Amino acid sequence: MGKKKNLIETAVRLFAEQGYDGTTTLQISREAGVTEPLIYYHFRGKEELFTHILNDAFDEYMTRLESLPTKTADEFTKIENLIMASQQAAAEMPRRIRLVMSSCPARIKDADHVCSSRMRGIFDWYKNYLADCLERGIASGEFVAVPVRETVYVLISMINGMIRQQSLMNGSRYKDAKDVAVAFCRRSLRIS
Amino acid sequence: MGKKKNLIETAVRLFAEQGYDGTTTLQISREAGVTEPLIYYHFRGKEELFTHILNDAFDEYMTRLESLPTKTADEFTKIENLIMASQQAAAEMPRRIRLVMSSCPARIKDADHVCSSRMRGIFDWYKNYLADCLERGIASGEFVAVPVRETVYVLISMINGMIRQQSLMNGSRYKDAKDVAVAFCRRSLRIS
Amino acid sequence: MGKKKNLIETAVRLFAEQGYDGTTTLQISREAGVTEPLIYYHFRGKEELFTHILNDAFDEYMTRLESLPTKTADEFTKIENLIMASQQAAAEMPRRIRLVMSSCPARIKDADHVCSSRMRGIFDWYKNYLADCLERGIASGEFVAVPVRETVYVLISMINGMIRQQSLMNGSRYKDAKDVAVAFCRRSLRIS
Amino acid sequence: MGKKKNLIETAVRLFAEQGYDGTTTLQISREAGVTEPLIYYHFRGKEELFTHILNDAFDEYMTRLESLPTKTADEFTKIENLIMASQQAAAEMPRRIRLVMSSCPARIKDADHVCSSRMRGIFDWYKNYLADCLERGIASGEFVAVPVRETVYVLISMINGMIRQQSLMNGSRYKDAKDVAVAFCRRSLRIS
DNA sequence: GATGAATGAGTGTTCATTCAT
DNA sequence: TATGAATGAACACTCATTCAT
Repeated sequence: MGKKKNLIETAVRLFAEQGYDGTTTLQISREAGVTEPLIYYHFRGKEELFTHILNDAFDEYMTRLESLPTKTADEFTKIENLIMASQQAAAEMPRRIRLVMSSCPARIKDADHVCSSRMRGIFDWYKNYLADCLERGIASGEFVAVPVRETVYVLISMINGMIRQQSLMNGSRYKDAKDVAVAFCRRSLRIS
Repeated sequence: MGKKKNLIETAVRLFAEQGYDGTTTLQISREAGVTEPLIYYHFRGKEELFTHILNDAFDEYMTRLESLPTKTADEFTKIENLIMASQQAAAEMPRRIRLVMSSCPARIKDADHVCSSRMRGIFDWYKNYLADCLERGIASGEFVAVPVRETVYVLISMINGMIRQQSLMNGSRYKDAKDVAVAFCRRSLRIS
Repeated sequence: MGKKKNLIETAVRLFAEQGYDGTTTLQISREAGVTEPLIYYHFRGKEELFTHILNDAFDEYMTRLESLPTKTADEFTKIENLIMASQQAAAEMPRRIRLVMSSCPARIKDADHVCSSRMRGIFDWYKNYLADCLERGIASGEFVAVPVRETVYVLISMINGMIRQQSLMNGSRYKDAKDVAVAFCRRSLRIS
Repeated sequence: MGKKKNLIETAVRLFAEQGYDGTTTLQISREAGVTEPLIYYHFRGKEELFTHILNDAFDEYMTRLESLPTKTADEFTKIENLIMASQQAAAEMPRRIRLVMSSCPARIKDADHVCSSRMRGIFDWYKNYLADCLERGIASGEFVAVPVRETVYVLISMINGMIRQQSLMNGSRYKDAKDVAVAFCRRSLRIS
């Protein structure tokens, strides 16, 4: 019957709509058409169900990042790819991204929480990826000589800010935003 | 004795550190050195105490935005001012900004909540301010001809993303980030 | 300004409408246009305010009973007078009677409460009054030979039941009820 | 183990002894030997537990009324049956009757409450039953020509008043009262 | 796998009452 | 007389979790 799957999907929906604290185990079980104790048969408790979902979302997002091509015509294409990929993720897995965006901010004070550790993982990946791009691009004369560390920070803020905007505010109205963002960055970074 | 003030300041701290649901009225009152019912003497309940604090934070942020100069040497200076002001706010009222950044995402599904209405107010202000800058700058030949609506969206995402980064991740390590962000935008927007 | 009187009158109204437990001291004070502590200046507390009102109501009712004529043409007239007087009281002091009728039942388990003691007082008066009537009436041949104790009990139940009906259900629609009740008793008690 | 039954019986006893507001959910659960949340597992809350009990009591009382014989030797027998049945109910289900008698008066201002609607149901039944008796009895020459509507009102007041007297005051001392009441009515209504 | 019944540990809230002025 | 501020003592209710079956 796939009751476990049902349980998870219902939980994703409710957590995304109402937040962790705003969702009760009773509500999840009822809307999933099962009884409460079943949650405790499949998971250690509410929190584990939650982190299971989060890990799933982080896994998929990370997979998307890691499948970005490492060989490209030039360095800016990599940055363009990253912007496009992140926006595409926000469009294709909206509930899970929304869940992360609305639930994690309140949890990052706890450095051991899934939200913190996985977020850090993504940010570190971002940093390496972008720092590498910028350094190579500057060295090759493709980019202007920007301070790498801070520019990486600004780019991450922008990418993250756009995901946030799209998943929390209904940013889907701005369909061309990602192309405009790419062009915005290109003008700023590329020489000539 | 200022017990009310004490109550509010304690609540700001605890809500910012632990979130709304993670903070109990008992804890607030104890740490403020008063009894629980005093909360209910001054406010209608926990939620009203919370929204009082949020309104306060939004008021101060809005005041900062509205005190930005309307007459400047050129249009880009306005954009620069906005970036600097938002980063300065995040640095000068860190707990209140952190509170908004971590508590509001879970509440914007409720269109009538303080988080939603005040956030909308700020975004509208941003939009008008930035659209005006860009239109004038493009008209005067100061800026390249970017699509206004989308570029505004990208700029807001960036500004918001940076505030978020600074208040939730400890972005304070990147002291020069705001100057780098300004330079990033200037290169992208200004002609020659 | 008569704030005390105001307080009492407001309390009568609210207690009658909402019951003792359903009425808060805050509500009484607000609707009376004063502040809560004033209640404690004039009365020892909420309960004393309540018993003050009850005592007042019992006093007035008792006064009405005691002013019934002791010399009448015959014994039945006394019974008639009692029925008429009780119904008239229910009509003329409706809120206070209603208050007693709705608040006292829950309190008679406490034998020391005003409700119990004053009620007992009234019942004893009823018993003496009616037993006297019946004994004399039977002795003189005016009444049939009914068992006095039980008939007194039945008469009290009827009188009380009619007051209750009138003050709780809207028995005021039955304007002729008291005359019918009198006739009902007359046919039952009087000879020929 | 019948914990639910235990809960209900304990609640009946406590509500009858102390009233609704004077009884706490904690007290009910403790005296029933269960924990407080069990109340909320079986009922939506304290009020629903209360109305459940009231409905039960009204159901049983109504059942007793409806099982009265419709065919009798004469019309007065029906009246006699009603008086006897009501007094018997008060004797056989004393706690539930007492609960209704002491709790409902404070609730009839709320026309939608169980107390109001069920009380109305019983009164309507009384009215039909008694009006029918009287009309037939008058038509057949069994009864004197009394005004039906008002006499019904008087009879209901008497029956109700006697139940009240018996359940709130300790009217059980007057064992022959019901026979005396029947005789009282017979003398008043029957011809010759 | 799955559930009906039950619970321990809080949670926000209320309210009569008091105190300093 | 009168009040603004404050509190002690509860109270109904919730929720994640467990246990027997």
